[in-house]
Amino acid sequence: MSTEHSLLAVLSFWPSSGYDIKSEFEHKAAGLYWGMSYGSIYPKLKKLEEEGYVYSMEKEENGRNKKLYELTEKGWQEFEEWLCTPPAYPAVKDELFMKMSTWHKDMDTRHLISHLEKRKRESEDILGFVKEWPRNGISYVSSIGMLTIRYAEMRLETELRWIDESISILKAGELPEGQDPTGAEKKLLSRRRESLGLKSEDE
Amino acid sequence: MSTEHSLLAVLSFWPSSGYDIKSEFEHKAAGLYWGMSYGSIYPKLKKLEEEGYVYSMEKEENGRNKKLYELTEKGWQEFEEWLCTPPAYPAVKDELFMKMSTWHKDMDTRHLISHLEKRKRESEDILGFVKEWPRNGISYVSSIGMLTIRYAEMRLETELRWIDESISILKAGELPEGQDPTGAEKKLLSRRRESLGLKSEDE
DNA sequence: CAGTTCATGTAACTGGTTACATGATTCG
DNA sequence: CGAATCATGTAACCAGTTACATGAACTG
Repeated sequence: MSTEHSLLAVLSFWPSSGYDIKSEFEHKAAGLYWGMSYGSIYPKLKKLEEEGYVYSMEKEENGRNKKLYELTEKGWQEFEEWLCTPPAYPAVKDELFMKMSTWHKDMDTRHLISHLEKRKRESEDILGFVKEWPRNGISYVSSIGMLTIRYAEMRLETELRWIDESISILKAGELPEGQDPTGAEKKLLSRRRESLGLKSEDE
Repeated sequence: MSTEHSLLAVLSFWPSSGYDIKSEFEHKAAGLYWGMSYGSIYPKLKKLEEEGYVYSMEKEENGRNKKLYELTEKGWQEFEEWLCTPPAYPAVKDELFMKMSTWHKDMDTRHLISHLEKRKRESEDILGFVKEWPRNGISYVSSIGMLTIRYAEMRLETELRWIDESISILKAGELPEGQDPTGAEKKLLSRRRESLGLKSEDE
């Protein structure tokens, strides 16, 4: 359900076309916490119109014909009701952390380090954008919107600090001590070695 | 594809049943960055077995019959190749931020504040678990796994700091200035008022 | 005038969840 | 002895993406 709602949310700023909405999600604020493809957007807009949450109008905008969607009264009401319902806790799916937390002791950490370096570059990019964007003199950002941008900044800065920390720990080989009350690690490593036909320590 | 891989990842620690894996994702480390339901787990395990990445064995464990899955050589190889491929940047979908960034100026912020308070409680819970878990004397956490836990800690602490900050800003009504070069906000607010049939400022 | 961007859409596919079915065992 | 938990599985459903189809306008 909340995909439809996030469409209403985008439309609450100003009437937009499907194409506009996609680009909104691509390089704007909304994109930081949500995303959607054309294959979702157009059918959903159609559905929302049939159900009376939005209406559409053809409009010429700099020589191009666009189909703009605008909220109806019902649409505004639905949108604001949605705003007032408690949001679900986000389900995080991050392959980097999934991989990192299963990186076993005698695996080569060079690849892991390069994953971290890649993430660092990507997050720096986004951070750059996030810092500049509310001051670019073009985009509309509400006062409350500024708070969410502030969060994105803090989150990314924290992540980057952690990445740097982790890279240097990995490079120096000064890993913290884990927890292994049952001696699981020894078994794990030998299961791996046996399966892969390795002798002693891995290269 | 990477759902299958995260199954291999879980199995890399020790042979497990479908049920074990589910609970692993529910209250353990893996659950912080990934999740999966029975309806995925069992069919995938079956498929992975057919393709030769894992094999299964019936085993009695404290009076209960379990079907444990274990990695084959092919399974280990596939798992470690996957570990070495660069992870995709995570797509964040967080309803709280989606809602917050579309919260318009003349909407009542009481609900928003209660959303933030709810998120605070939830994140505090998780933080408590994250802090205690690598010292609970039960679970296995590798040295590198400790780093990812450290990240979860830092992220949650940052989030909580931001939440407190934001709640007090909202309560005091001392919102930062936004950016509105084209006067979009005035139009937005009047579009809303007209649609909803409101007169002047909202209650 | 060829290639890119703007613009709208659909159909096939994928990847997952929800709900259901089933049964053994343990706990209060 | 009834409820909860352990344990495995399937079928129906749903929500999304990818790839495709199409065409106008603008750009070099």
